Amino acid sequence: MTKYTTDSGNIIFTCPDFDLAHTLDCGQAFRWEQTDGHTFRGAVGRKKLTISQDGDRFTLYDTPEEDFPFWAGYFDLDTDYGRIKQTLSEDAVLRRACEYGHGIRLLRQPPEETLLSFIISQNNNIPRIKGIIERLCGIYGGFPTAREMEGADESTLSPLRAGFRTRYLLDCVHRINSGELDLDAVSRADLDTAADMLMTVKGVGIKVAMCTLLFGFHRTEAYPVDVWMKRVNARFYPDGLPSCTKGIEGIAQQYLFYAIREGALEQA
DNA sequence: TTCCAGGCGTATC
DNA sequence: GATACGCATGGA
Repeated sequence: MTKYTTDSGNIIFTCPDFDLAHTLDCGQAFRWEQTDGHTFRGAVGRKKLTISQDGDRFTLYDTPEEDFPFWAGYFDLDTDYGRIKQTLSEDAVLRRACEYGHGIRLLRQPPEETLLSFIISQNNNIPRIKGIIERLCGIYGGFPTAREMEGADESTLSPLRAGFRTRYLLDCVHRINSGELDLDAVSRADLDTAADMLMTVKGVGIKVAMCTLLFGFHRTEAYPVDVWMKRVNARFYPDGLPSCTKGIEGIAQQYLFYAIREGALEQA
């Protein structure tokens, strides 16, 4: 477990291969905002956090010590991303992506929050996804569990302005609460079975399922393909991913996704 | 005005 | 099983 010190209510730790801006702004989480050059404010579930970075040194502001394991898990502090990047860098395109997106970590997000968030993400753009999620959290005082959303209907959620996605959210909540979708069973199932379970929800297809498995269940072999990753695959990997991605296709995807969106693979 | 956004459901073949 | 199209909303 990563060591830390405390200083007047703040928690301080060091971590290599961790860049807040890259990690929190690469499309895996939608509840963080940069408040200055090195500080982010955000939330997970009902927990709020302000975190700043100075090189490899990080400060969690006004954070109870007993919450540190939660945040250490969320930011995946005990995984060696230096080694992961070394493995992926056997491939030339991935090496460039890893260099450009250095410090990206795969967040360990809560399954329900991830599933609902990526239902909202479909055929949508990131600023608007963030807005819809912010309004949802505004209604419930934090990101709600399916149980807390029990009884919600179209009118409850109309302030979200989520469009056609509203009925998908309601179907998801209903299936979780009724037990038709068992997220514990999803976490135990093999990848394809887990995806099939998630896809029983209206509005959850293969892309949302894979994002949920990657970001919400830390299934690093899940490989979501959206419009951006279609371009990456067509241009660089028409015959499939290189073997160095075996088992960590999703992490490779995250570096590639960030790099292609930022235009960093143009001359690759 | 038209197109697009971390897609998916449905109809049609 | 493959492909075409509609879908709510809002920014470019």
